[in-house]
Amino acid sequence: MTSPTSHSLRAAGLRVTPQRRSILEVMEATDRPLTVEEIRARMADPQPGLPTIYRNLEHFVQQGWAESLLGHDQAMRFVRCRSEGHHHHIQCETCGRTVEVGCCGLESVLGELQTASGFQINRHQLQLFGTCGNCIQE
Amino acid sequence: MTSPTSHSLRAAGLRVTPQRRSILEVMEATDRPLTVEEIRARMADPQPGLPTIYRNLEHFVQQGWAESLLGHDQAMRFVRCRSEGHHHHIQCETCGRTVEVGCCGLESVLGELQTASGFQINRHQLQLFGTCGNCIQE
DNA sequence: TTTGTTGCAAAGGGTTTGCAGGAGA
DNA sequence: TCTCCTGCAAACCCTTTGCAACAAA
Repeated sequence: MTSPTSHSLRAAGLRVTPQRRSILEVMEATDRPLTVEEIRARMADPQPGLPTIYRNLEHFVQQGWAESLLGHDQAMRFVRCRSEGHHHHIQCETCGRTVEVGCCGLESVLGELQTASGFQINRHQLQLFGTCGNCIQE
Repeated sequence: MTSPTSHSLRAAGLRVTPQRRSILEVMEATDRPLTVEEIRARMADPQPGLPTIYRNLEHFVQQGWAESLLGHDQAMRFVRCRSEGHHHHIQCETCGRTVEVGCCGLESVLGELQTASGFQINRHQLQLFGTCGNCIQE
């Protein structure tokens, strides 16, 4: 997925403001989900208020440019979506780096679970936690 | 998993109080995850304060008798664990009924994802949403 | 009698809302 | 100019904490 630009903002009916560009840049520059506070901390002065960040993230999630994740500490974090369509996240418990992974093979498992439970499965949510390649080496 | 009784409370070093028994009974009587408020609403008068329920649920989760789930509305809900060991939940989006399902087949998917991502996967969390057998018929 | 539990009130923390002033288009 | 957006402050809501009174063992 291409990074949202001024053009995408306008195309989405959103005005181009320094705050918006800055939030998008911060999220673009990292592969780690960030809390709202963390996003603000990475923005240049003058940093916007938290409500501004919350309101914009809401827009970005709506546009499919970002996603909110609830980590194991149950804090809400936001990441840029780098691929289109359904995917999951695997997060390194050591360094926090997060990558997107596809759904490869999950469908057959869902089929089995569907049979076993008698439910028709409509949606699913999978969160993975582990150690990334870099952190394993250390 | 057998339902926690006065005996299990004592075995866990917890005193047997009417409040505890009542919370356990409420959770036992439903297969739908409940918020703390919902648990209280189902308790007979005099209903305990919310802090009491929160504190006891903490104990129950620690004992493996209950689990906390974050629904898609991101509200914290609690369910009785009816089986031991690792499992997932599938919740009916129509009636709220929730059943536990095993991990059947998921391991091989995790293996693939591990290879694809270069991560070593330590933990995972899978939430399933769908329609239960009863609701499909209607 | 001892110590864990409860109830109440208040604190806490993250998120949302309201509204006036400011800035894109 | 016309809206949309931001900043600030306050409101909100859920959850946790502190402490005195109470009750299980």
